[in-house]
Amino acid sequence: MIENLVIVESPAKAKTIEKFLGKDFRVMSSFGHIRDLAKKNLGIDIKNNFTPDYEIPKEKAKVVSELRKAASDSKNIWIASDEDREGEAIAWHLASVLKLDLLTTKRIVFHEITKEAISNAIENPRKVDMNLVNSQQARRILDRLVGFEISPVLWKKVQPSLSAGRVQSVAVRLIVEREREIISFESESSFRVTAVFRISSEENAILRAEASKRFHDEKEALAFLEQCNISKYTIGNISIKPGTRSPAPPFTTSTLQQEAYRKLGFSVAQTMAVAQKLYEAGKITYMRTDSTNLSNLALVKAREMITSEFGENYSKTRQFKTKSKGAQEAHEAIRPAYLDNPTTAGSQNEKRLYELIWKRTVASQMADARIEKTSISINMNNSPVTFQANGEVIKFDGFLRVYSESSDQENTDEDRYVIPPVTQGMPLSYDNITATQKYTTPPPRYTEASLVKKLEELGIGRPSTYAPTISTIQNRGYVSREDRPGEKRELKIITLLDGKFANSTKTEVTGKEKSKLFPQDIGMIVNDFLLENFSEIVDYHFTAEVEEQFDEIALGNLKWTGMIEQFYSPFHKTVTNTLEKKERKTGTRLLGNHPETGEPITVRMGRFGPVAQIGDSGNEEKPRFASLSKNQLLETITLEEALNLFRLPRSLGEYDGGEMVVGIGKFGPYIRFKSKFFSLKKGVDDPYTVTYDRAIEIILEKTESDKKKVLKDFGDIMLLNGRYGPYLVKDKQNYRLPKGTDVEKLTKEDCEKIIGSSDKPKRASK
DNA sequence: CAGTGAGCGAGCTTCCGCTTGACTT
Repeated sequence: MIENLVIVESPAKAKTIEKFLGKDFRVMSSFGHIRDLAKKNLGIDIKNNFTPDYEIPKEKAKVVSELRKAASDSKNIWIASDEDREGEAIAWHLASVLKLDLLTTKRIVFHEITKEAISNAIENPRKVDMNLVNSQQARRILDRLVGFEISPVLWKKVQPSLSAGRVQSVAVRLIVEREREIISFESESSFRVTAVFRISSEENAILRAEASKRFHDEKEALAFLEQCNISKYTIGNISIKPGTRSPAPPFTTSTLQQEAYRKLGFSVAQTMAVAQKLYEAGKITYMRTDSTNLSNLALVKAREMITSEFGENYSKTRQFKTKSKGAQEAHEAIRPAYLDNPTTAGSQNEKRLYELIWKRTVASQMADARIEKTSISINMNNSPVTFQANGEVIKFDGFLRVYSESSDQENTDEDRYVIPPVTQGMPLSYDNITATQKYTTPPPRYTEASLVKKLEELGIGRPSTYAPTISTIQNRGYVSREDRPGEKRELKIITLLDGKFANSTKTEVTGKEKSKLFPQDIGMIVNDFLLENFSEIVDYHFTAEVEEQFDEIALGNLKWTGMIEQFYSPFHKTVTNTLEKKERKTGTRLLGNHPETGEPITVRMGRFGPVAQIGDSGNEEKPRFASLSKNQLLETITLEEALNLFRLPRSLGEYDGGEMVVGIGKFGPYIRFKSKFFSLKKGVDDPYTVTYDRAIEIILEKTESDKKKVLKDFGDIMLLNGRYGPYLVKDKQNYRLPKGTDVEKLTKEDCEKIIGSSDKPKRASK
């Protein structure tokens, strides 16, 4: 029997701590929460003062029984769940489930996993803090009430299987509102004038500068250039200002997700999966944290390492204050477990993420960079407009030697360069001056990472939920992560060179998007429905306001049942009222009338997605339907675009005893021929104009390439050559060949055996 | 893979936050 049992949340943490504590201690993990509100029904007895009905989820039964057994074998039990609201609740649930006395149960906490911190914690146990536990219960119950009362309203009034919640609904709202800003954005253009000046005294010295004013149109720009042509230029004010730049704080979950996206192109989920691997291998500290705090040990190590590697002047020990709203700081910042290792073994992605974490951590403990900003104005003798030249010189690189944070904005400015030495009053002449048309751009769409950043700023969601929330809103179909090719746009350019004016154009691509979050019709409809009926819940401040009350509960100033009651009674009234009085919401829009028949053309959310409709259902003539294509929104589709949808599917005529029909399906334009599908070539063929002859060509091409794909044809079973090598197909199910199968000698009987022995689980249909 | 848009009704869906595997591709 081991006398002491310590229970922590994470198994990786358990392993580390066990090493520190020695053989008198057994350390086990609860794997997070072990109890939750009942899965079925509401799990809350509202009439009985919101009494929660807790149960142990199926997947936790094993952990709990092991903990029970260990607990009954131990003399002392130490509950070392995290030091935050959720951790305290875990401690309380553990105590209840393990039948421990709350008055004597030893609750311990540590913020960093070092021998000192742990021994210190063991020597200073406290009791479970019931106020903190109650604030967690209030949080849990509020979220359940909101989610489980509003979601069914959506099933009735919008569509089945939808969901709403305190966090996800605000995330969707952000994306929908941003899209509407983009839709209503009107781009304006102006002309920006840049110049290259020569300093007469020095052969090769040039000065790049930009005019202090932008010009509305081409005419104004040209008029200004004409003035420029005959102007005399002199150097005006010169200002040289020293400045510093400081490193960013060490990573939290949110900032790690942002930087991994910007620098490595990782999705939020991918970042977390890779970080989890590094954590389990003991290479980094815990990856779900809102704290920028580093342990003292890490600070000392960093100082040593930086001093020996870069010199003492590069070291500056810093402790960062966590500024994110609602931070609970149960963990350290994300940092390498051993700062001595700038790199690590593992997969390519593990290496890259580790190095990013290492650089960020080390840079955070390095000296400021010192820079010198030079700003020079150049005066004209015939215009009040001035030209400004800005330059920047790094005098001491400091932390920049290791790492600098990326920004969400694209870099449009020219490379920084060193400004030549000039003095006030010095005459200049222009080498060339260019007026370039510039368009204003709408606010950017959210990426997964920038959405996490925004949610964190609003104090909505927690490090452990950012990635799952983003998955949820995509799984529900509210938003989707997509690329868009963008459109070409011509920019006018006027150049002044040697007293001559020249016009030219340059094309730029606008609206190109990569991995951005786009709202879908159903997301916009649900969002509008929630805003109309549950504006309080989707208010950007709702979480912050309830958090204040949770804090009061945690301090013992407020009773959790009272707080929930205050929230629930008006909320529930709204729910009932909405169910009784509000109409179904379908997002219907009348686009106009059919140019020939005069029938109304509408679009709305149908049973199978967004649909356009010609005619009413009440009339003798049956209405006709056509699905909207991808990238079209109910909100923005035009009458013309809707009418276009009805031009497909269209018949191209007979060929070889079958009809060829062109249409657009889920996966793009296709030709259906003898109940087989042939995709049109992207960027080459257009379903509206594709010809009879071209269709035959496409069909023959595909048939030819399919022949190569079939290695053996046994009738109902086929052996095909796929991306990953040969595989079997029967009844539209694919089967893998066992390793070492001799494809040449494979008979039909062999194939049946393989298929029979494969225990393919039934795939859940979406 | 690529269609579907009549209506009824049974039975299901759903939240947020802690933790990892257990899955398939």
